[in-house]
Amino acid sequence: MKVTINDVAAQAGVSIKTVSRVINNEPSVRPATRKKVMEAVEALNYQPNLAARNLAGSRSYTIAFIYDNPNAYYVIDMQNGILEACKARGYELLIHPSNSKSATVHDELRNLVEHSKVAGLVLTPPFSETQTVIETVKSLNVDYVRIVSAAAAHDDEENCIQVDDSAAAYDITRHLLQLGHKRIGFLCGGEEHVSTHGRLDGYRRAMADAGLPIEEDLILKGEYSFDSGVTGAKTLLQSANPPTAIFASNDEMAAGALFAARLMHIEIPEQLSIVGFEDSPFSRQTWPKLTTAHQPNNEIAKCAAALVLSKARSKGATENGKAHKEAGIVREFTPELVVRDSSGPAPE
Amino acid sequence: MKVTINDVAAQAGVSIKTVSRVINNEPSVRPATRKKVMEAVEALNYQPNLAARNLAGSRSYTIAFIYDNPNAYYVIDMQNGILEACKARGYELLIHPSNSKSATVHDELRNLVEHSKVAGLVLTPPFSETQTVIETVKSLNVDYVRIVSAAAAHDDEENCIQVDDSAAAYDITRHLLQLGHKRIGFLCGGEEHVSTHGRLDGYRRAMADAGLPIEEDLILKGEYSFDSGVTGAKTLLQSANPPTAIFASNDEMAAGALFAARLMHIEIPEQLSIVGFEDSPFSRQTWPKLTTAHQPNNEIAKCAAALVLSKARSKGATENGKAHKEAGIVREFTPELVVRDSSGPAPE
DNA sequence: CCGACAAATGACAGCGTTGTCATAATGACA
DNA sequence: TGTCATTATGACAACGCTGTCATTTGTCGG
Repeated sequence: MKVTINDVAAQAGVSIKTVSRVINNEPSVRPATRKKVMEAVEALNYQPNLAARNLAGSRSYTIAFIYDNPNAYYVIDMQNGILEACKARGYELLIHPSNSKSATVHDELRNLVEHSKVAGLVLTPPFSETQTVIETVKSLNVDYVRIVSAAAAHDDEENCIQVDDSAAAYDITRHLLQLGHKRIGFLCGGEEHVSTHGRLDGYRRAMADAGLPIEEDLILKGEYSFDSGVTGAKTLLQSANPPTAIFASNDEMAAGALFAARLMHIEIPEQLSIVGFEDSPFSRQTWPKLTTAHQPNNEIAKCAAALVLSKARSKGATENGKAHKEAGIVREFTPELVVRDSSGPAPE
Repeated sequence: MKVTINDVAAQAGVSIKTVSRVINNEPSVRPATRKKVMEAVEALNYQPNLAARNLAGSRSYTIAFIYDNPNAYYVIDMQNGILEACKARGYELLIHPSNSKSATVHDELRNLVEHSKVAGLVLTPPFSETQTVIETVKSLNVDYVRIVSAAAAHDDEENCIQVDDSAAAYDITRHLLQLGHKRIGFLCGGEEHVSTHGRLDGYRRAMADAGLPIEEDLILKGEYSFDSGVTGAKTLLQSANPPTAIFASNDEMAAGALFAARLMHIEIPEQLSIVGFEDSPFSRQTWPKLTTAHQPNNEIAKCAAALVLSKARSKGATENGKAHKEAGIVREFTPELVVRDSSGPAPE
C-alpha cells in the first residue's frame, strides 16, 4: 500500500541512499544504475514522503504564496497557476493571506520562513511592491519571486516577474485615440500599487505621442475599487467639459464607471467610451462588455512559481553558481488589448 | 533560534514525552506539571515541528480543501474561513482544486488521503454533493465535512454543514410576493447542484403558500453562469406573457438577467424586478444593486473546518466515543434576505 | 505505617528520508 | 599487471516528534 524508499531500493537491488540520489538528481550515479532505479520507481509508483524529506533534509519542499490583494479572481488565478507548477515538481503550497500595511509584516514573514522552513516565496502586488516587504524578504535569505509591475523591479530583476503596465496602457490609450477620442479621462488605482503609476505613464506617453495636451483635471485618484470607479466617473462626467472616453485602471473601476454612466443616462459607447484593465471575468459580465487589456494571471503565476522552484532546486543540487536558466519561464508580460463593446468612435 | 521540544523539556525540568503529552492535551499529566510545561512553552515560544509530527505520529496535521466551483469569490471566502480555523489550531491546509465530473475522482481522492496522509477533508458544492464523491470519501475512512445544500445531507448529517437554500429562497420569493408580484420567473442553476433544487423548492412553496398557481413555463433551466442568466431572462421576457419579476438562482445569473433587460430596454426595478442569491461582491457592483440572499461563506467554512478538526482531534485524544460537540460550531445556515435596488413594487 | 493499585513520568525505538563519511568499484597510466 | 586517483555506492546517524512500555510516584485501605 504505502511504498517507501526501502521498497524501491530492494526492487532495484541498490541501497536506499542510491535511490535517494537518483530521485534528487544528484551526481555520481552510473547511468545504468540510475535507469534501474527509475524503473523500480515507476513500477512501484513510489512517491517520496514529504514530511520525511522536510524533516531530514536541509531544504524543504514547500513554497509559500503570499498575497494581500482583495480581488478574488486575481488571487484564484494566481493560486491555480502556482499550484500547477508545484504539483508538477512535487512541491507543496502554503497559502498565506497577509496585509502589507500591517506593522508586523516583518516578524510575520520571518516567522513563516524560519518556522515553516519554506523553500521559497511567491509574492503578488501590492504586497510584492511594498518597500518594507522587499527589504524583509531580501534580509531573510530565502528564495523569492516577486510578481510586480515593471517599474517595481528596480535592480532586482533576477527575482521578479514583470508586468509591463505602461506598455499595455499605452496600447489601450492608443486604441481610444484611434477611435477619435481626444479628451480621455483617467481613473487611477491605489497609490500603493506601482501598476497605478505604470498605467498612468502609458496613458501620458500615448497622449504625448499623439501630440495631445494632457489635462491634469482629467486624471483622478482612485483605488481599484468599484466605488472609486463610480465616484471618479461621476466627477469627470459632471465637470463643465466632460471627456468622451474614460480609461479606468482596472475592470472593477470600469464597472463602476459604467454604473455611474448608467445613473446619468449616458449611453455607452455612443456617448462615452469606457475601458478597463485586467480582463477579469466580469469584464464580460457588464453591459456593455468591457474593452480591456488581458493580463494572463494564471500564466504569470506559473512562471513565478517555476522560477522560484528552479532557484530553490539549483541551490540544492549544484554548488557551482550556474545561471541555470530554466526553459519556458517568461519573465516579462505585456497585457494585450481586448476590444469588446464598451469602446466606440468619439461622438460628433 | 529554532526551539525544539528538547529545549522546552530542559527548561521545564521534565522529559520530552511529558512535553509532548501537554501539547497534545493527553491525559495523565499532573496540573502542576502541565503548568510548568506551558510556561516553558510560552517562554521559549515553542512551536512543534509539523514535519516531525506528521512523520512520527499516526495522525497528520494537515487537512485538505477540495473544490470544483468556478466561482472565485465563493472559493476565496471558503478558503479564508478554513485557513483561519486551521491557523487557530496549528494545522496546515492543502488546497486541492478538482473536478467532480472527472472519471478519476475516486483514485484522486484515494491517493490524496493515502499518500498525503491528511487528517480530514472539507468539501464544497458541487463536489460535496456528487454521489460518487460521497461514496468515495465514506469508503476512505477519513474524517470529512461536506458543506452542502440541506437536502444533500441525507442520512449523513453528522458530516455535513448544511445551507438551507429552500428556506432562503422561500424568503426571497415572499419578498417579491409582498411587493405585489404574482407572475415570477425562476432561473434554475445547474442540475448537478442540490442547491438548485432547494432554491426551486423554496420558490414553489412560497408561491403555493400565497395561493398562486405555478406556471411551469416560467421556470427555466440554467447553470449558475452569467450567460445562462442572459439566455434565460431573454426567453422569459420575450414570451407572450412575461413575468413582472425574475428570481435568478445566483447573483451571476441575476447579473446576466440585468444584462438582458438592459438589452431590451427594460427598466429595473420599475418594469421588472430581479433578485439574485448568494450576496457575492458583485451583487453590489451591478446596476441597480441586487436584492439577494446573503450566504456567510466565510463563517460556513470556518465551522466546517472547525468541525473536521474536532473530529480528527477527538479521535486521536480520546478513544471513548464521546459525542464531543465543540462549542460555537453552527451546523445549519439559512442565507438572509438583503434588499437592495433591483426589486420594487409590481408594475400597474 | 505498609502493601496494593492507579496515576504520572520517562527511556527508547521508530517514522522515511537526507547528510556525512567510509568503503568499494572503475579506469587511466606506467 | 599493479598503483593511484577518481567515481560510485553503502552504512549509519540524525532530523524532531510520537507510540509503547517500563518505571516511578502518589494514594488509599487496613
